[in-house]
Amino acid sequence: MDAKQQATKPTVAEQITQKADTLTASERKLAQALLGNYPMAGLETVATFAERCGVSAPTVLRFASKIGFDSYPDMQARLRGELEARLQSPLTRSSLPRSRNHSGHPMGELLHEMAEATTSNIRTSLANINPAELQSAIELIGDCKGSVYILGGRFTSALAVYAYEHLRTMRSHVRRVSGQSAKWAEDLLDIGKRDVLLVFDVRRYQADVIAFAEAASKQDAKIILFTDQWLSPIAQFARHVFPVRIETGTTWDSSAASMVMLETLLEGVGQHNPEQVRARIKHLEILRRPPQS
Amino acid sequence: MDAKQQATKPTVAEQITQKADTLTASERKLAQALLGNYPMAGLETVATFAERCGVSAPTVLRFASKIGFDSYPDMQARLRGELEARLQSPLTRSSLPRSRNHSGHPMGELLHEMAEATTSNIRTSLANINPAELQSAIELIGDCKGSVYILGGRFTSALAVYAYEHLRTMRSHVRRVSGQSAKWAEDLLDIGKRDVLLVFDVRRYQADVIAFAEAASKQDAKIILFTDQWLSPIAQFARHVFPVRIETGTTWDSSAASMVMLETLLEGVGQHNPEQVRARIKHLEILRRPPQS
DNA sequence: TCCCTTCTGTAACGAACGTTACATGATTTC
DNA sequence: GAAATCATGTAACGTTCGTTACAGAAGGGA
Repeated sequence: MDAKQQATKPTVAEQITQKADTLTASERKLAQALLGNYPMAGLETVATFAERCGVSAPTVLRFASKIGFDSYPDMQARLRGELEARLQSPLTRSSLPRSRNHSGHPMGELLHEMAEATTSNIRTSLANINPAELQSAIELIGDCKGSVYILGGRFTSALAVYAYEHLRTMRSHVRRVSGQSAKWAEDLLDIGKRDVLLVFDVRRYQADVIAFAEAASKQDAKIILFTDQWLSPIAQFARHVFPVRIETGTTWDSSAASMVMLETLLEGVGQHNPEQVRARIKHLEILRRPPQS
Repeated sequence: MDAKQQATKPTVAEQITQKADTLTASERKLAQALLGNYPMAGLETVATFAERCGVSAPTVLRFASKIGFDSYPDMQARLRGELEARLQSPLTRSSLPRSRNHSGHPMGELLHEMAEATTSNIRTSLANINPAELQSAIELIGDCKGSVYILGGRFTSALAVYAYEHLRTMRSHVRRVSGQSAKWAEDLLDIGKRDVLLVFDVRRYQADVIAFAEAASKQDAKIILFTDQWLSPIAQFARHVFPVRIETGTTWDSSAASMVMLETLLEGVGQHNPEQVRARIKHLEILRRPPQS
């Protein structure tokens, strides 16, 4: 899996194995307990872990230190990271009858894996969204008397574009914050407490996007955030947060689940003011009709 | 309501779902974050969890209390227990705290319908893609010595943006045909037989997009088309066609399946020239690093 | 607009934590 | 068998944690 990360950061288990020879009797007890109930045992407190193994707290600390950690919480952080990674991987395990024409061909494998990974992401993500939360966000956008600003990062700008094109058909005063981030300040000028900021930010969270959201928040704009499960820092300022799964086990993250979540929100906004939306679309089609042809 | 003790303890996720209606805005943020990154988010300290969600520590405690725990460590203990149980029996994945009770709430229905409709679209679409066709398209993009032009319609321009941002990290000479369609002619000038046009066009097929594709075809550009199951007219000129399902039974069509198909293609291109892509990304990161920091 | 209710953050408290210095006990070595 | 070395536990320290009381802010209804 993450071969490159393992090269730089060995797992805690590997570090234990590596230093196994230098461990004392008590420390070996700790090592065995941790490896036997890996990694949960290491996530307990020092006192609990010590008592469970029948040693004293300092022995636990010396153990953590000996296998290469600056502190016990340091080791716990690493264990948590490994655990998190491990919890997300099993999505490749789900098995469904494979399409006949896929078997054998390497691209068939890829197609199948992508289909499984993304559908799993979508199911999991949407199942964990609180309907009431969605409802509130829909009302926020649907009833907002001010403007709706839309902003995305490097890869999520596609979602911003998508949201913009759809929302524009449903209501007026929809603006997309685009172009170079240096010019975003101009958009910030007009943002106030009657406005809504719909922002997309997934991992490798972009500093300029975060800064914009923070500034908008300080100007009392209501923020709706689409992010990944690890939450962009924007979550701190956001009124509504929609975390979705983005991992597929491939080189790049997937925006598919985010897009479905977005489409769900958009559909909800449409249903919230059906007659207004219908009238607006009708009007738009008249305008779009060429004057003469 | 909790008069009697249940035989099996409900999971924390279930307890949250149960009390979802009574949660305040801030508490819902916490609930979203916890369910989105379950259960790791709840194993952090109160302060960390609070900060990540942009609320105060007492709010976290009130949340834990409201969903039925005596204390925050009490909730953590339960989360740890669930996690441990899940880790010990990786085969029985039934213990996943998913399957939230969306029924009853109208937005829950919507979430469920969207998840089902889109996942069905994705499965069906990708299962019907010919692996050999995908392989050819990957090689066409990966080995193309000329330029790759990317074009989308009104709603599919988001996919074009997405494809552009990704392809740009993988190879040089990637261009997006954007802006007003009247100005597209300038791009057409340069298109030749060594070039590839990646075009997105779904129903309500756009006349200007079709015209561009046809012109490019006449200039011997190779065309890769992403369209819906009813096929855009561009299919006539296209060398490779990837039809995907877009219907969800709602007001608007979905681009989710198209996006997954696109991501699959992109992943394939990346795997086709792994070392070149890796070198390019590395170079890009060096360039992106600020000159002084 | 005002009032009332509800929600939320600030500040302070005690408890538990990780950590350290030091003493005790065990083991080895001459 | 005594001394030296190593391993381990005890006790105390400062820090951080979870928790609580209270005051201010936000929101809703008349």
